[in-house]
Amino acid sequence: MKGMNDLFAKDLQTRRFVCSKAIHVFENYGFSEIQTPVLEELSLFVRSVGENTDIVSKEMYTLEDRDGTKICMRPENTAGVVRALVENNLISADQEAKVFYIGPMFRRERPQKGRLREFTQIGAEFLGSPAPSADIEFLAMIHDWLSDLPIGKIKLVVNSLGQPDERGNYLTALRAYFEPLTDKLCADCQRRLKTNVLRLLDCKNENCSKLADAAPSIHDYLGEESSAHFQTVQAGLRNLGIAFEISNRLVRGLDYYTRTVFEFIAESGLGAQNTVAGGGRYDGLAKELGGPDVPGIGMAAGVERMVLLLEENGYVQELKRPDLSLISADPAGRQKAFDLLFALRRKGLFVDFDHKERSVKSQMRRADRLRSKEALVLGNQEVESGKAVIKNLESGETREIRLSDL
RNA sequence: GUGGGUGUAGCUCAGCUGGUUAGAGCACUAGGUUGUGGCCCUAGGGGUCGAGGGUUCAAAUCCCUUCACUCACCCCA
Repeated sequence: MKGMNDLFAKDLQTRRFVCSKAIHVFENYGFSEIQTPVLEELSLFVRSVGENTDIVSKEMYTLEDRDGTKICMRPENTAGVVRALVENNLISADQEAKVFYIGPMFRRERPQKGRLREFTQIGAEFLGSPAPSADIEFLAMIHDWLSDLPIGKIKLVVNSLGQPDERGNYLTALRAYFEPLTDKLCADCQRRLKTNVLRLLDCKNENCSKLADAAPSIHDYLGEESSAHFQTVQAGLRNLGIAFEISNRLVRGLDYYTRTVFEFIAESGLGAQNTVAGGGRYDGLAKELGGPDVPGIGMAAGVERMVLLLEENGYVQELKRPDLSLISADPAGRQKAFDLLFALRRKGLFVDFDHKERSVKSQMRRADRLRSKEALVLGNQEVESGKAVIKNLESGETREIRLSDL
């Protein structure tokens, strides 16, 4: 399947490394794991992510269940997690929830570097606190996780999108600004003007970019509370020594975001898709999904992108190597080796055995290729005497042992 | 959905102004005397040259179509 990969030990080891680091940090911050279904009702995403977003309007894998319900493969997981928390009564006005998840997401896009149709996200959701300190804690958690990984320089960019009404006013102002300039905009932006004005702000076209420079800034449309919230978040980050940039052009493609939004961006190694983690506050989402009016903040990180970064930065996860290779020189030794194979494995050792009846030399080569730590050659002599020689394949040293001592 | 690039042994690629049995490095297999790896040496196995069609006396090499992979746009993790 296009954009959906088969993964092997080498890839999976690195993923496991990324995930284990995340789990460790997230749990220290008080988050606990949650898992929700890959399939959800289509309407869930229409209501939360937004009907007119690219994700919902053209990137979802949808199907009809046998009873006629429209369902889909989840394109992201915030909606599903909030739905799960609401349905299980795990959030209320005075009960907070801190959860994280790891799982596959699906979006039908053209694959490219750092973009797949089936990809894995590590995400976290923190519901129940409207306080800017929650934002700070949340950002610090992601920062701590990422800075613990050898993935090169990561830049944190933050912005505030305000409350829905504030953003609404801003969008109106933005449209009013760009509309007279329509014929000066690139074709994409002329379309964006109608569908997604915010996107106009980070168009790569030079002309558009210039025009965008003089466009109104969201920051002038934030109310007192939103503004203060944003300022407090910034001060908190500074206080923690977490470097960040403010960008009034940072836009996120999902409708549910309010106030603080952020992206952690890789400075090199990822090509065009360089956002490694992104997220923001979504104060109205729980209510929108039929739950209590509880604010929240969340984020999602792309595991495959992080794996790419680790590889670019020279990280290589070593495959597991055998503790011992059993090598046979003749039928008697072979039988003994085969017996020992299971006895030793049952003691918890990683032991290798060659099922091809080959020369000792060939078997030794295999042991070397597998990077076995030690090799033990068994034949008539050893079976009869009960003594054998174990060779350390790193140092070349040998030592004599009694077979009964194994 | 749009645009660019690439498709030759398991891997990385050379060959591509058309011409005898398609190559290299690495990997793999077996040997280098009697039961011991890594280095080195020798030999060997392995390829419908992505697929289909066309041009030609002759195509991996030219043309068309198609598929796959890849990068980028859109957008996003």
